[in-house]
Amino acid sequence: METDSSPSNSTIYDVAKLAGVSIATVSRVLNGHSHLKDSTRALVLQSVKELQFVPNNAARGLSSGSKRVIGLLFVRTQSEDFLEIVQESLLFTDSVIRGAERAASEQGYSLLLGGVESDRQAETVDRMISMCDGLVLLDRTLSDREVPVIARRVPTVLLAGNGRARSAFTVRVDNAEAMSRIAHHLVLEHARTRLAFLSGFAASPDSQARREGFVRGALECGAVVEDDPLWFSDYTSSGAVQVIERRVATGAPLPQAIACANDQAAIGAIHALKRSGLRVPRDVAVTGFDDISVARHVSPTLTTVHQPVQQLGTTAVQVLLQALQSPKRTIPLSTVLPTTLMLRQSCGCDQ
Amino acid sequence: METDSSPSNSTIYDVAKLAGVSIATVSRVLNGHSHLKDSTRALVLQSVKELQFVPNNAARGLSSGSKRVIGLLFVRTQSEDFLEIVQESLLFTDSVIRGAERAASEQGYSLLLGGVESDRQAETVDRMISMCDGLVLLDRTLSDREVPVIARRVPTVLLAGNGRARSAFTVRVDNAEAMSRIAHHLVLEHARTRLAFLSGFAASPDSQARREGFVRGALECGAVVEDDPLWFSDYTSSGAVQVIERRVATGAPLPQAIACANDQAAIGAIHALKRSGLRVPRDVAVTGFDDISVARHVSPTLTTVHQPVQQLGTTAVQVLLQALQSPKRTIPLSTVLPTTLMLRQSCGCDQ
DNA sequence: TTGTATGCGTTATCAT
DNA sequence: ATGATAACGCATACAA
Repeated sequence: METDSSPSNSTIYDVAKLAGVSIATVSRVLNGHSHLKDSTRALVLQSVKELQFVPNNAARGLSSGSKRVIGLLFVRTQSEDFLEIVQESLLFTDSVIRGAERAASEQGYSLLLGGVESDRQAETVDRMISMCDGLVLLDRTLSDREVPVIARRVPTVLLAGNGRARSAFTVRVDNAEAMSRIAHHLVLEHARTRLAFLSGFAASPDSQARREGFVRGALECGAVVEDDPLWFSDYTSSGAVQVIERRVATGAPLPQAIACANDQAAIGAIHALKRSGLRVPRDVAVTGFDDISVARHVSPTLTTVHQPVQQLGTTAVQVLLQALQSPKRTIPLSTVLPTTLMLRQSCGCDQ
Repeated sequence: METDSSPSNSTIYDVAKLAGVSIATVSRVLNGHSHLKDSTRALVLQSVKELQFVPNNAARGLSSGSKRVIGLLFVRTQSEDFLEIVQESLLFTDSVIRGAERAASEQGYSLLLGGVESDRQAETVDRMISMCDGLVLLDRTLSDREVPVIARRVPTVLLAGNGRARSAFTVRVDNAEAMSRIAHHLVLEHARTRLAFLSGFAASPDSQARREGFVRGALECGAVVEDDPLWFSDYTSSGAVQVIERRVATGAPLPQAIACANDQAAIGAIHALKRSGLRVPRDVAVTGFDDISVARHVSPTLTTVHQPVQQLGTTAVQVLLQALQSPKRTIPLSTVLPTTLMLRQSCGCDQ
């Protein structure tokens, strides 16, 4: 049922006819085969240009088995964030997308986007699988149980996580190590010994690794980290506000420093602390993770961990394409990219 | 049992065999046809689940003519984020991408990304055409001459064009109307009657429309707008600084308000005015356009025009899908989205 | 209600 | 060096 009212493109048959050769020859020219007479090649290319011929990618994929598309699955949030400032900032996912698109394009691949909403997860995942040669999964897109199932069906790279997954390739930064450095800094440079870690989703491998590293670093310096379910949140600014409000309401003295699982949460936390009449960093130091672009514009400027976000996307795609193109070669299961500690005002530095 | 390590997915034939029906029946079940016995439908669905069957989208596209993919073409800058301008243009594009992806997903379509670099433009465009049912072109991705050529080959929506293109659908905001409102505000609320408009590139349709709207709005209120080539600049902060410096050097009394073609220019203008010992907004009010994220962080906070960026992406896709799904129905060639006046300190509000 | 057979536009395997 | 022709996996017109 072709409602083909408008731009019906020409096919390889049209080109062949115009050039007076067979479709096989046209195909060979298009795919850069050798053993072709220069004159016929020129003839074919001339016809291609004349007809504005572009190969039908669906047919190509069907025939060759390679669609030259890689898919990026990310979490699409349903609700808007109440802090416009965060909403408008260049977010993690956006940068990853940019990096991934660039890397894919460099190899002649295209990037297909798949925003996952919880209630239509299966539908989106299936659609992506059917359209892509391989997938990149951002953190929290799929549950730990589902990842192996997907990875068995299509080559998969996990972006983020702790690197322990054995079912798929992983590209990540060393979350734990970075947070350990933050803990050391807060204790040794700013003499904060009563600490807290504001977690992202409890199920997020990134958040888990960050928490684990922070706690370990703190203990190494003889500091303590509050251990209360209250500190588990959801990566959002509003979630962080709630945590702080509830914590303040307990009446107990606040920790001297709060490390947050990401920048959004940190910004929310600072907001809530200020509203409670507390000074940041004087009364409570706050740190983030990601180094989103607004981190240096908020007041106080945010001490955080810079991730090479675009490069995460780029690397994920490169790993995936390697796995796709040379399935036999052994590729490291886990790739770790370096982070940079950005010391700004919110920890007490750079006043 | 046997573990199929290589992701070779099953086909409609496998499902048919397992269910004991023909592939036509399987296809019908998958595509929600009626006139199917409930028992057979159940049988097929059971087999689908058992085999984890996902239809091959390439085959589907080949057969049906619809790939259920729409493409988004945008300018991919070569250099990374060392220029603020680049950074902000990233934000715009990213938000559009988000909006577009959401709208596509809601209709069961996927969004394919195509970052265009000047030196490989044709390659990228051809790839996108071959893979997509329709395209969304961001402003400045392709030259005015090329757009009609593309639009003739595949349904196309122009995002943020000037609205005059007759070759493709256009989705944009009403620049002129927004600037007219700014003029009204400056005159009626802040009693500024001697005004100026700091233009972007003289050739920019956006800038032209904004200037035209501002002048019209001012005249409607009995105010005057300085008419001097001096006020034509280039959208940049440094360009705006130069304009202000030259204007101050003339010795003539400055206008009471300066509306700028975009936020970057406004920020530069404020900077230069302050350096000349003038107070903003007290001596000279300044306004911008775009509402970039730093607009609310500069001092004074910047009065400007907010564009619904995500919605631009959403709407572009919706228009495209309508054109795709009902080619016969007449669809407005141009869709205009509303802007919001963001009244902050630089015009004299919100002190 | 269901099955059979054909076509979609390529690539790739044979031939020649 | 080039030409026939068979897949590729699905949707659908036509039969039954």
